[in-house]
Amino acid sequence: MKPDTLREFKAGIFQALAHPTRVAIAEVLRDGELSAGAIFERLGLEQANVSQHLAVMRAKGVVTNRKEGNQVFYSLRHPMLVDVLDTMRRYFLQQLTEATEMLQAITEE
Amino acid sequence: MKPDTLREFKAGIFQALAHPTRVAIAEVLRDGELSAGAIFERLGLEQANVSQHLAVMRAKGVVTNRKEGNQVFYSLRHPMLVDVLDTMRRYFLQQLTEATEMLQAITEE
DNA sequence: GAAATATATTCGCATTTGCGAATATACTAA
DNA sequence: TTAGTATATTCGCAAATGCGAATATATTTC
Repeated sequence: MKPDTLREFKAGIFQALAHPTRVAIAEVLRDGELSAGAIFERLGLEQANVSQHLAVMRAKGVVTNRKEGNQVFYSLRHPMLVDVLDTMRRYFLQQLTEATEMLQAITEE
Repeated sequence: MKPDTLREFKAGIFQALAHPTRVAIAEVLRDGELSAGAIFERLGLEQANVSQHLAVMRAKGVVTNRKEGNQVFYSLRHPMLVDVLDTMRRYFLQQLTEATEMLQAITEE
């Protein structure tokens, strides 16, 4: 295996998620597949815009799509991404809590 | 908390790692801080190039830097990133293994 | 086949990114 | 104070990205 292969895989995934809208798409897909329409309705964004972001995610391989009749259903290809997002959420909230407590301790003096 | 705050936090971190070189920098820092010079030597890249990537990571807050005399030492600000990278590595290798086994099963028929 | 629906692609344009080359800044040593 | 070393910033430029508007492509329904 070329030494950079794994790094490129990781960087590709990070790039696929390197935009708030695409993070939002990934989060909305965490519990299973959704149609493109359902996604952009939930996010309240332009249809074309969401479709472009989905194209980026497709290109990087982080989502799969399945065509059914009139519509296209998307889902996360790598379930581990749910874990990654959760890890980040927990960490973020923990940092927030610590910061809040520290602030409280200081202002209570 | 504004509902998008967490998403922007996540997207910012992903963006900070959305390049193979920056993933490489993060990996090289997983066991502790290193000077800028040590980083670009290990990676075998241009000094200016690494410095620019470090600037991106600094701007997104994924690394901290400490100045000591002549040099600047960098470290990961969020230890959870090590977990994230490990999760991705395990997943990648597992996928590889499965693909290999499937290929083997097919060619053995 | 014509209208309607769901999704994707293209276009024009402004912004951002990445690179190497060159230059700047800060610290150390002589 | 002059060199040398370590790191950062700027420059010029090509490529990539993000957006809304417009257009295209399937698919369904009538």
